[in-house]
Amino acid sequence: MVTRERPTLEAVARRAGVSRATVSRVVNGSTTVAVAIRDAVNAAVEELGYVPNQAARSLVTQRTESIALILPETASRVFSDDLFFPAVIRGVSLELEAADKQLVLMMAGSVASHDRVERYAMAGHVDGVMFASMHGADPLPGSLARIGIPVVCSGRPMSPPPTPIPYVDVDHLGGVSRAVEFLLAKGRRRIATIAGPQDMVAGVDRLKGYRTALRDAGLTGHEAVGDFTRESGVRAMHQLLAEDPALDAVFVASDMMAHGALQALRDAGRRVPDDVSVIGFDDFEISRYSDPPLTTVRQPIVDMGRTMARQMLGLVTDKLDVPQAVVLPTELVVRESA
Amino acid sequence: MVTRERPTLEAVARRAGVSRATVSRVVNGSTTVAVAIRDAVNAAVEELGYVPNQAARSLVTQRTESIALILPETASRVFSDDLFFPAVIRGVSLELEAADKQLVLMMAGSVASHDRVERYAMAGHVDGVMFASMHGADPLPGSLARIGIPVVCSGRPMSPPPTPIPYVDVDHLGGVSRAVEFLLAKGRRRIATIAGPQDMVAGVDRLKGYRTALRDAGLTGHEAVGDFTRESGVRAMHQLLAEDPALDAVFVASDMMAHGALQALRDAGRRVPDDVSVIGFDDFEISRYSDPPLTTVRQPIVDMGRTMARQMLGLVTDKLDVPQAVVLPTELVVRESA
DNA sequence: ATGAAAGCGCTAACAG
DNA sequence: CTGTTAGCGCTTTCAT
Repeated sequence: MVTRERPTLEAVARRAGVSRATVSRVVNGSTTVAVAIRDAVNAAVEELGYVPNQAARSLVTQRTESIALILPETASRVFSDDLFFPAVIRGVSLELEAADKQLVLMMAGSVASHDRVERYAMAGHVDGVMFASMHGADPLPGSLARIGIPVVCSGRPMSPPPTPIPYVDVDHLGGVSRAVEFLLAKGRRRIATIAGPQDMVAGVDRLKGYRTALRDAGLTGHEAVGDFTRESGVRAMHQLLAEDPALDAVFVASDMMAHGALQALRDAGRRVPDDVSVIGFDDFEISRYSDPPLTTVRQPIVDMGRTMARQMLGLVTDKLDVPQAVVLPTELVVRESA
Repeated sequence: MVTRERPTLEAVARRAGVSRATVSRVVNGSTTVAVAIRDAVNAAVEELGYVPNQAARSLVTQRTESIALILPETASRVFSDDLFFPAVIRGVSLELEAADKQLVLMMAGSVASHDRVERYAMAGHVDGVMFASMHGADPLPGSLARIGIPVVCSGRPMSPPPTPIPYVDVDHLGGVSRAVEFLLAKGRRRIATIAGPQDMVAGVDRLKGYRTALRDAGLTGHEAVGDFTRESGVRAMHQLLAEDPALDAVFVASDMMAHGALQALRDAGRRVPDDVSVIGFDDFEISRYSDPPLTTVRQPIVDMGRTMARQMLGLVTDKLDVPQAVVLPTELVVRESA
């Protein structure tokens, strides 16, 4: 590795015949520098190909201009065919890009990587940390917040940490109840559900919404639990069909699981929506192309990412008006599957 | 932002009643420290919750323990329904995780972000830089390599930079020729192609392979160019149908475009594969579930990521046996669409 | 085996 | 408006 000597501030200063401080001012865009000197410095910077050393700068400014997004999932999961993560990342990315902050994406699906990520954040590698797809009562957001690192979450934390953390979430309950009501209006009465993982707020809330809606209608239904993946949707659907072969509708807590359910129903010889109505939750692009196209509850995932990033930018710039909780609306999108 | 005082090496040293140097040795796992002292230091570290300041450490070691993956694409593109990027990232991630290096993912789809990424790398924020999905003759890999930053590319650089850069690629030509030969063996004679973007090696090589295979068979065919997206596949297929309504096969340079082509053929009332055979390139998971399931050339994208990461790890650890060029095999996967 | 001391490259008072 | 001067927190010779 031939790490050629990179020019320092000192070198530029000598070349331009000024002090280091002056070069620093020019490089950082101070306006209180004489034009002639500024031009001379810029020329020297150009000639030497000078780029400030970030470590040295961070050491004194205590800032890195970069922000981490931590996903407590394996890379295989984050970068699978599940379109939830890409959407969050896209939203975050859009805002951070606009603010000229560097996004540092970190997967923390294993205990080892979880630790590594913790050390990374604690070491001051980033100015703030955003979390998405949190499981259970992860102590990390709380501990980072406690030691003074700005933290924001996408998805309401399951157990509110002692240090309150700003978050953004969507209206799970409203979306689910609209979905179930739609099924009821269609005359469906044997409505089952495939719930999401019960260590995640999105899984818990959507199941709660389903139960409430059914109870309000004086009905009960069968429940199966998945983990938001397509495969778990297949399994859960088979289970539900075994428990109640006469079911006529199923509310599925994610589009990926719903696609699995469609496949399982097809395998079982059921027609959708003639025999069984299916409603998902997400509204991914591909849900328009499934067979049949999926009726689903749309949640604004990209907006969640954007909102979370905006909250973070507010925190790191000491804005005082950072909303502690933002809840975005959901909406039923009707297609052929229900 | 309540940045609570983080303990420094100094604080730990005082607490343990030793010098900073000794604490540094313990923290960095030096073996030449008396057991009693080591335990005392570790206790102090624990009590104070000490975590080394990365900026200070990097300033002296000149290393950051993190590696960048630069994708010269917009975040919207990287995190869309295209499964190429996730697969590369997954591969890279697996290797870096094992080596306990931090992955820094950077999108550089705009001129502004391209500049930002360049400054970021030059500022010594990372120990090395990996590129994937390169367009045209991007000067960035070359300039980074020239100033001594380890660089590796996924996909052979279009114009070999003066500083040779290790890369990994797949056998585009072999894959394409097998695809075309398969179509010929099926009796297809009016074989068109939807090529990839001609500013990318993957686009150019696959088109070249198609032309060669057709010429060898004494045939000619219609060509349309897309940009690897589904939408461009739809458009290109419509164009090809207009140019040659009697075409009986189409080799498509990516699975996403092939899915678009399937859709366009369906819209045009053509049956696949009865009227028109379709072959894609990638072999994404979803291609097994398309209608009909897609015959395609499988390329080992995850392996490309892994290989590239291994090359990088070799470079940053000064291994001398880093292969300059690795070419991975491709394979025809036959399903119902051809 | 441990400590003292010298920076790594930069920014930010503070003078002038 | 510009230069001088102190460090930021850490690693690493060099002595001891």
